[in-house]
Amino acid sequence: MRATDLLTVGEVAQRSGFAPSALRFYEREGLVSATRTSGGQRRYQRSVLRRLAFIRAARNIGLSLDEITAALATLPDGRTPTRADWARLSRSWRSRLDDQIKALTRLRDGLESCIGCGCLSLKVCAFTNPDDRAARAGAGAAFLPRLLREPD
Amino acid sequence: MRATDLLTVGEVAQRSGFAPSALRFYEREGLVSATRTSGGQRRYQRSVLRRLAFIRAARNIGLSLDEITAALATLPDGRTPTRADWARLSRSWRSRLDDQIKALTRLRDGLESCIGCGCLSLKVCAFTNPDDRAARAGAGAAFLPRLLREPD
DNA sequence: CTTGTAGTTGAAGTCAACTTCAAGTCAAGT
DNA sequence: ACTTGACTTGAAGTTGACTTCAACTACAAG
Repeated sequence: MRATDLLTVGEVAQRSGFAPSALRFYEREGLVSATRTSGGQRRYQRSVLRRLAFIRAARNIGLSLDEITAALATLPDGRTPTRADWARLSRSWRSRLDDQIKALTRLRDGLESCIGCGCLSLKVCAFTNPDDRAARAGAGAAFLPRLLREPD
Repeated sequence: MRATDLLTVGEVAQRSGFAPSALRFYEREGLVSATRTSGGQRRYQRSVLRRLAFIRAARNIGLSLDEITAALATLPDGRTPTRADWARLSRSWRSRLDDQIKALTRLRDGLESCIGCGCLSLKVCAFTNPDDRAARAGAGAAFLPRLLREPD
């Protein structure tokens, strides 16, 4: 029987999709907070779920925990954040995604014109030239596939 | 004065853009090889530059070193790889990039429709729902920005 | 009150892809 | 021959975001 409307770490884990160990980690890092029972166990407010939803979304977009911490710090101090607050925070993600998509598209289109020649030249090929800004932006693709492959 | 047409690790580093430490690491991992002088210093064939160009390009696309190792293993044993060999290896990258672009586009379009409501619901929002395959594919965006930001 | 599930902690481990370090050796120009 | 810069090694460190571990404690149902 639930004492109040507070949630245990297991319940939050279940409902947020984060492992309990991740929740404890986030608490150490200051991303979420919880009260404690007299015995020292964590009890979460329901609002932590939205906060965790924000964290998950931000991670999906590609923000680091540091960036997420910074974003969360701009939330109003006293009151519970409103939808408008969350919307404001996520608005900047669009251009970020646009940039990522552009970088990948550039990379793909460059690849199209490179495949035929099989050159992979260190001097001219956008895929390999280490001084080429575009190629470096393209390097953003690194690590993406690891996660893309995870679903199976 | 160069003894033969072999390259020192410093020269290869300079011309490939990889740090000497990375070249040593790649050698330990079996991605590249080198002969040695009588004194034990590495001497590289010129062809290693193309191999390294391939490695850089593959990293830019997002392949792990394990995958690159596997790809390189399909190169012909005895002879020096031709352009056609390299082109064959890089051909499969296109669909990989297509998938990445699709995943990010899906994420962005989902974001568009989410921003207005500020919901970030754990139940319905594609950005946060941990059981949503699309959201998980979207998780591929993670780490991308870290690299996108590196150019400066 | 007993039992079993769920929770607690700090420290250490994991992963990938390298980099850094310390202590020493080699190669090449003068 | 000497000097100097480039090279050698294995081991350990780095980064981010967690997970795993061992040993122990709390809570709630019956």
